[in-house]
Amino acid sequence: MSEKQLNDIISSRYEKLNNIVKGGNDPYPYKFDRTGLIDEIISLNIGAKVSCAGRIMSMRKMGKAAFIHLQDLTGKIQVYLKDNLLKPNQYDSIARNLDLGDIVGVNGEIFETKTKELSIKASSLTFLAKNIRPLPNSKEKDGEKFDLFSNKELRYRNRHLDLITNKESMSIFISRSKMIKLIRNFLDNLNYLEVETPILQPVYGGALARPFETYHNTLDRKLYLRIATELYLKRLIIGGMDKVYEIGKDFRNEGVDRSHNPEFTMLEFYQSYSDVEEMSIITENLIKFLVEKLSLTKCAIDCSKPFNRIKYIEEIERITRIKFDENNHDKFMQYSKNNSIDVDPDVSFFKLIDKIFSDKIEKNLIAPTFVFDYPLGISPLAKVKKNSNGKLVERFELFVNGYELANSFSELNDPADQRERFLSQKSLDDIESNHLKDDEFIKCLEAGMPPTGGVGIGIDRLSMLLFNIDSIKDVILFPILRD
RNA sequence: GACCCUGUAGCUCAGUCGGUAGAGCAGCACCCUUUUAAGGUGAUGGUCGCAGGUUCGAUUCCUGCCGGGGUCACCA
Repeated sequence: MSEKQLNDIISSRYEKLNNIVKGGNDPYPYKFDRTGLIDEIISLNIGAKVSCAGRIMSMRKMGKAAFIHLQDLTGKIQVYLKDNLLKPNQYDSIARNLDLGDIVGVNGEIFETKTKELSIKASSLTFLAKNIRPLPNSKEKDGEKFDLFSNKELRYRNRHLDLITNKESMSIFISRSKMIKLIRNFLDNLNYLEVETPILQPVYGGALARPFETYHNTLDRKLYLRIATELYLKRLIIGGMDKVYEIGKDFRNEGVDRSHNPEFTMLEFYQSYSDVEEMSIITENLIKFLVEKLSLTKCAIDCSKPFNRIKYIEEIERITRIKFDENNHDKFMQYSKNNSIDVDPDVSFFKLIDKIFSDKIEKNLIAPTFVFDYPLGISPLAKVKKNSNGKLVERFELFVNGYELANSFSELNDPADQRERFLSQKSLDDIESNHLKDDEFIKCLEAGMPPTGGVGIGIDRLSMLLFNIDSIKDVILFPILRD
């Protein structure tokens, strides 16, 4: 295999490392003082004394001189290494033994080359770390890239290499980090308290999904990885925390595709004495705040107008021209057939409606749109809407580009009602339902929960929309892959 | 879970209508004190994802498996 050749490269690089040591240099020094990051250094005037460090991304050796480009998080800068300008022996012992991918520090002075490229004329070169295993090629000229490291599998499996070579990839994750900071800013300014609730849970709940199971040896007990933070956050509302949020991982033991990773990041926030209407305003403000502050180039969320607001049942009736009534199950079935919507023949009424909704309506919600007033049957944690004969709940989902981005309720706080909903939900469908008998949560509700509005936003989906990325794997640093 | 596409050098790719493979870059040796996809000279580098089958002969055709991408299903 190629291993032989790769091994040749590796051993040759160990040899160079050895040469560097023989020249009296520490192969892995402990510290290097920089005067700034590269973008700061580039903004300085010619003649300024600087020191900077980074990874060697290109190198042109010419006997007793060499040009290299150093890269750090903020950019690239060219460095001119010349034998008689460096400290004695640095050129022969270090520069001659450098490879692409090595990490070095330089001290020197800002100058301009013949071709007017701002560069550092190095007066000292410090070796900092060896690239033993070669990096993918990355050459560019005038912004055009050659030999891109573009193999998705290799990029996901070697994210460090992806980040080094693909600037776009790095910038997505920088933006994601900024986005999460901004979310915290936004909620903190509204006096929200950030909290952490258990990931290992004896009973899972707050969503309908298959969980991951695990086991605690000492407690001799089965535990589940949470599928949502919802129920614990509500306990904190009951406890008087007033406004709480959590940003953290949820885990769902389901399929993997372009928009699903088994572990994903959720934001949930809950506000006492509030309801779904107010939460929709906060949500809209949050999204607009993020879009404004992130100065995005490719954002897929159109924030130029107020978000649309429509009603679930009205849309279903408008599209199908069938009255929303369980007695019309057959008519809706017929509608599905006529519109080649693929459903199980013995599907439940609510699943059928939801399928129609998702196929005929959701997919066309491109501009940000709040959908309000969901049927009770698919919303076991939401409060019943007044004057709806107990058929609707106070809930919205926010759709953008056909994606569900947020989900929100006026939280059900009547423990007796909640108990009944859990029980009827259980019989509604075949899903393993042991998680639904969350008696502890009911007991908590019995302590009294104020009226409360809650919202959940998938952080990965939000990233995809904000940065206009079409695969969840490109917004998660280490997405799940097979062995 | 189903279907479609895909897997050739470290990276990006070509190619063989079945006769064990090529390029650029990277790497190696030498030359080169302002280069920038640096340049020059020379020598390298591959069990063509894995396992079977058909065949005189397979990287190429067939089957299965594994990895990746995509469509769908699943997913409140």
